[in-house]
Amino acid sequence: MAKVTSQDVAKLAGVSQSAVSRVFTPGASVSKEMADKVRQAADELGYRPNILARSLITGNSRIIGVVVSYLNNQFYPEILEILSAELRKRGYHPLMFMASENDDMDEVMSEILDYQVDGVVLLSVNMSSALAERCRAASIPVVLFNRYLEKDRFHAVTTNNYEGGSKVAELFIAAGHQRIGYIAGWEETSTQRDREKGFVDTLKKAGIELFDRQVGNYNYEETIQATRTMFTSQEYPDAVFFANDHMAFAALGVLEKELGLKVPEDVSVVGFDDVPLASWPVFNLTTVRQPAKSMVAETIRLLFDVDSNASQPIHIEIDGPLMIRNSAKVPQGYTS
Amino acid sequence: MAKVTSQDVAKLAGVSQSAVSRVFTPGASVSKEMADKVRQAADELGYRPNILARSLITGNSRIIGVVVSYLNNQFYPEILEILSAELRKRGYHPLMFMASENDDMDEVMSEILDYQVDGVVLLSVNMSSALAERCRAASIPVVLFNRYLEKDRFHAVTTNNYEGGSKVAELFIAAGHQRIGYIAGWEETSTQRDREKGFVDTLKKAGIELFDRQVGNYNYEETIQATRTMFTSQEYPDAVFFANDHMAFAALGVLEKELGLKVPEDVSVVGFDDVPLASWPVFNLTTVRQPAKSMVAETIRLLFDVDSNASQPIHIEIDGPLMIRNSAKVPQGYTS
DNA sequence: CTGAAAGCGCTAACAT
DNA sequence: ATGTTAGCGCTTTCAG
Repeated sequence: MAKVTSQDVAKLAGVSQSAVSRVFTPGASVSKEMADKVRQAADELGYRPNILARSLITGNSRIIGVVVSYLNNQFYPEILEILSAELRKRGYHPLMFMASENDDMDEVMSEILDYQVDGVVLLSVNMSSALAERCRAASIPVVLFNRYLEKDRFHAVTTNNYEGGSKVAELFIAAGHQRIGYIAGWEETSTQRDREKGFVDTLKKAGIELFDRQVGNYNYEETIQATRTMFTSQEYPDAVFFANDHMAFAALGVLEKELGLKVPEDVSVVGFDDVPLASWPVFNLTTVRQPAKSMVAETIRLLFDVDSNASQPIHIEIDGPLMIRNSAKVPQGYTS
Repeated sequence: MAKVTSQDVAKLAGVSQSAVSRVFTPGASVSKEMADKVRQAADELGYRPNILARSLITGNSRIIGVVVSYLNNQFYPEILEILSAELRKRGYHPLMFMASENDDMDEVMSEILDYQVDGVVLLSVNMSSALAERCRAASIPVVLFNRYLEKDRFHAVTTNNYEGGSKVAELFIAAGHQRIGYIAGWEETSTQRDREKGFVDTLKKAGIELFDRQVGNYNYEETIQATRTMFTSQEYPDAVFFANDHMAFAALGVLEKELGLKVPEDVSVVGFDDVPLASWPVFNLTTVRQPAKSMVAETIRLLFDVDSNASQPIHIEIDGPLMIRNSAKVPQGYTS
């Protein structure tokens, strides 16, 4: 009834406790007989090694700290789901830390380190350089997911956001849009900055200036406001790029239900992320896809397959295709 | 640079190692001087107790295993968010286990137990009685969230689903609907069964039989099909209750965009959960609210404040109010 | 290949 | 109130 330890198994199998340990340690040298004997005893008692005790010696907790800010934006649950599954395949599991923006990241990081995690993934969370140091000191690999800090020493995985923004601009240009608006995400984030820059740069090359710009802060309520502001003046845009899908969804409600505009006839709407919702018939949102699976795969690689001490921080940028649906006018014969 | 232990702190502070331990153990007897001296040394070195080592002795890992199946349905991320935050307040953190339906729950549970978790929360996941035993043997509290197993020995927290279904029926009846349909969730779940029973029973009392019933299995694609089937015949319902919001959203796309029906003029649609999406203007879904915060609060209570050995399994049922929006006809002067 | 012994970092009696 | 001591359950030398 109480917890069964390797000691118990050893006794039952009539071997030493260290023999039991070896049987459960991949790559230790044990005879087949021994292995069989021990395994049988273990099964009988329902023995499984205590990961926590093991971690004390090996230094591997098989825990990965995952810091998440919001789960409202469907992109994060999606990533969380893939990440968890992928970690599990490798015998690891994510320990979750919800950290809102006003949370002290220093404190959060301390809590994480208390668990002796083998790695940290920051899902759309920013972090200071001071914290970078602490992690490197503990030689714990850290991967920024969907964020990128210029001067800092973290690995990072992002979509090629600049390129993505650029693709949206090209679509608008090809469709002949003239009054082009942009709804910005949270200004502190690299995703926001890169997407906007790619977008605006490409418009400029075609001689087009942004017609209007508002800030939605990646946030539902603020986006509602921003959209109202943008579409409340006499002349409003005929095409708007939203820095993520979440904001585009919010706006779609305002545009169609509140202001009675037709999408894409009156205004083209494009988002970024391609969360599952985007392909739902109600939205059918044209958007730049963030390739979740590849992004997670790269994250895992940075976590496990890169010697953190030796190498420079690596920034992986993955190309995201434009998913053409029907929230934006499609130019004749347009592809990619 | 290496990990700093209580030993290091002891040396620096010129005290015994156990003194350091006491300072970091709430409720141990230490003089103020001692505490100050140790705290200072600890801060200087950046010392924090190793939770895992501590767990070996105390038997508390401060880890709660959380099993999740899908994160598609927005209800789960929402719960996860609240649960994580609430656990964190108490110094606990959720270790995530994604388990799809075809995953072997036995294996998943083993993995969880390997981490010596202090409790388990099953988010909309079913579990066998055999597993119940293993947990009780290890005296680990288990809480089923949004599920309820008749004969089993788990604590459970649910909304009063029967009552919820009943409220929807009352709304439809009061609105004068005659051809009433139901789209069922996954038949193996208590939520599906209870919601349907409450709904159907109440209709019956008013002398109304279900006009049509299809199965959406709580799943987007199947619901699309189920909805098409239901609305493809000559005569179709003028009101449909979907066993959860997720399915209602899927159907809304089919109804409005594909079949050109007007909601609620042609057909009233009601869901269950009241996920954040439900109140978005695009959906504006009338639905039964699952009071996420109270449900989590009760979960926490069952996890920590109930002596698991002593007591019988407790099933907490929380009332969920009907949120009247405009996807369903509202009878004159209707409230609650 | 196997067993004995040491010890990971910590808490909890047990003395003093 | 503090230090000494004995483990928690495990891995890993080290002998043999």
